[in-house]
Amino acid sequence: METTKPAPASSGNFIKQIVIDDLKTGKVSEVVTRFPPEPNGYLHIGHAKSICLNFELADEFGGRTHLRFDDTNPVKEDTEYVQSIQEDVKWLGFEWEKLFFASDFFEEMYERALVLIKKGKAYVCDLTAEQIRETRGTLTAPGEDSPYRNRSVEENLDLFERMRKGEFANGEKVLRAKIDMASPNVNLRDPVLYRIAHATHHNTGDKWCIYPMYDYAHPLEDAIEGITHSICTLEFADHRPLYDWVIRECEMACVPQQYEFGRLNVTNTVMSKRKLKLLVDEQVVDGWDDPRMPTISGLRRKGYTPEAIREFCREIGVVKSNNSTVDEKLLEHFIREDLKLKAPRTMAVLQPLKVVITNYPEGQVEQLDAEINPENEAMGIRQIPFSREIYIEQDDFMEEPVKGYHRLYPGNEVRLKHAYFIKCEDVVKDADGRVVELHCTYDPETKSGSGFTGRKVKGTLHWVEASQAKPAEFRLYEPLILDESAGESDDFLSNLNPNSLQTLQGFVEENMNGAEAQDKFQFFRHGYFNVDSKHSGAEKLVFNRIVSLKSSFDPKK
RNA sequence: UGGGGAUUAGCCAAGCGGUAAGGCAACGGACUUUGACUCCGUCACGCCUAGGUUCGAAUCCUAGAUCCCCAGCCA
Repeated sequence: METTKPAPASSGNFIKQIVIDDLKTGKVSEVVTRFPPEPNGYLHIGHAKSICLNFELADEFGGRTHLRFDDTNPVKEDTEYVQSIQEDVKWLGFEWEKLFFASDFFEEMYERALVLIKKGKAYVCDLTAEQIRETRGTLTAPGEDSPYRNRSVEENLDLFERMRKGEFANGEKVLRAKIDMASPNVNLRDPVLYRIAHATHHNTGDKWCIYPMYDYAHPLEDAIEGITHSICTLEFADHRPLYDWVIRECEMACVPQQYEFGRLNVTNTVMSKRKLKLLVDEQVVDGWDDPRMPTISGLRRKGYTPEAIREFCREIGVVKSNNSTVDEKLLEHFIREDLKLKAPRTMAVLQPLKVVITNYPEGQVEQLDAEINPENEAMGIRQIPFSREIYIEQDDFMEEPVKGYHRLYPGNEVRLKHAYFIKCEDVVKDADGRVVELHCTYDPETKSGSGFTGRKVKGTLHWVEASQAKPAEFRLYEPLILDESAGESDDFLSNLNPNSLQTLQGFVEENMNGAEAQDKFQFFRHGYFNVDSKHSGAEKLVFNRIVSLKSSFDPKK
C-alpha cells in the first residue's frame, strides 16, 4: 500500500519548496521560468545567482527557461549588451528554451492598454513629471487625483492613439493606471504605464515612440510567455500587487506568480551595474571584462570556470533575508577546488633571481621527468630541462633569514622541485648592495626520483632553466576595494585599492610555448593562472593570476 | 511617522514543537619533493530583546529593538 511521504526536510531553497508544492497541488502542471535582464550592462556574479536559480529550478522539474531581454527603455539599451549577455549565459552552461525580447510584445501590450482604457482602468494624463511627483503624496501622506483622471473612455482612446502616432513631445503625456491615489503602497498611486520617448530602439528602430514601463510590461511579458514562477529580487516585493493588478485587469489567460529573493553581494567589490559602468567609463579598469571586475566576462578572463561559479551559487543558497554579503574567499575556494585536478602543474618564476650551479658542467643540459599533476596521475609526465644556470624566485632567498624560513640562505640546502638539492655558497651583489646572483653547488646524488634518502631538506623551490626560459608577463590581482563593505557606499571610487593590479615580468618553462588564451595552469607554489585572452600572444605570454595558493607561511611571525 | 521585507557563529546558511546541519574563514596538529593538497581537532550551553504558552520553544503567542526596500515618465 502506498503511503504519502512528507516532503524532505530541506528542499534546497524556499522557492523550490513552492514549486514542489505547486506541482503537488496541481496549481501548475509544468515549471516555466525566465531570466529577464535589461540589456544595459554586462552580467555579473549576482546575475549568475539568478541565472542558476531560474535554469536549474526549471531543469530539475523537467520545465523550461526563457532568456528574455527586458528592453523597454531604448535610451539605456544597446545590442552590445544583448550579445554579451547571451554569450555569458551560454558560457555558464545554460541553454534557453526560447529567446524573447520584451519589444517582441509591444503590439500586444498596446492592445492590452486599450482594454484597460475601455474598462476605465487607465487614462491619459497631461501632468508633467514634476506635477506627478508632487501629487503622488509622500510615504505617510496620500496623493491627490490627477485632474485628468476622469477623462472619458473616448477621449483616452483618442489621446493614447495620438501618443502612439507621435503627435506629442516627450513628457507631454503619459498613460496611467487608475488605481488608488491614497494607497499606502505608493506603487499603486496611479502608476505610469506608458511614456513618450522619441528614441531609436535597438530592436524596433523608430516604430514606436511610446514605451511601456517595467511595472506594466513585465507581468504581461511573463503572462504572454506562460511563465509560471516569475523570480525577482527583493526590491520588487512592493510591486507585486501591481504585477497582479496588471495581469488581472488585462485579463491575461496565464497567471504567473512573482516571488522575490535576496540579492547577492560579495565583499571587497561593487555589484551594481551603475557602479560597474562607472569603473568602465572612468577607465579605472580595462573594460567590462577586466579581470578585477565581478562581471561574468571579467571572471572568465581572470580564469574562473563556469563550474566554479555554479558551485558557488549553489553553496550561497537562496533566501529572502536582506541581501547577503558573501566573503570573496568563498568564490576563491570554489575555483581552487575546480582547478585542483584539472590544471597542469608547471613552474614559473615571477621575480627572477639567477642562480649559477658552479659544480654543474658548463654547456650541459639534461632532461628531467616531471609529473603534470601529482594529484591526477592520469595527466602524465613531461620533461623539463636543467642546466648550470637557472632562475629562482627572489622571495626564495634571504641573506639573513627570518625565524622559520626554510628556503635558500647562505649555507642552507634546499630541494629544487623535480631536480637536485642545491646549497647556497656565495651571494653576488651589485654596487647598491642588492643581491643579483647566487652561486650554489648541487649534489648529483640527490636527483629526484633516484630514491635518495641520505638527508632531508625543509624547503622545496620551483625554478626555471635559464637558457630556455620563456619570458612571460604575470598580472596579479587584488580586490578593487580593500575595506570589506566600502563597495556599498556611493563614495566607493575614493576607496579603491591602488594596487589592485600588479604586473611582473618573469619566466615560464619553454614548453609553455603552445599555451593558448584561457588555458589554465597551476604555477607551483604560486597559484592558478590563466592565459589572458586579450594581451597574450606568441611573442609574449601574459598570465592572469586567478587565485593564489593558500599559505600558512607568514614571515612576520 | 505609511507600506513591504528581514534578524541563527566573523561570513553564507540548514532548521518548520523533541533538545542548534553544512560550507567558507580562523586557530591547533599530522603528513608533505607545492609552507599547497589531504587528514585530524577546535570553533553558537546558544538562535535580536523581553515576557508568555508548553513536559519541552530558534520554531507558537504578545510587546519591543534593529536593519533593508519603496515617493523615476529606470529596471
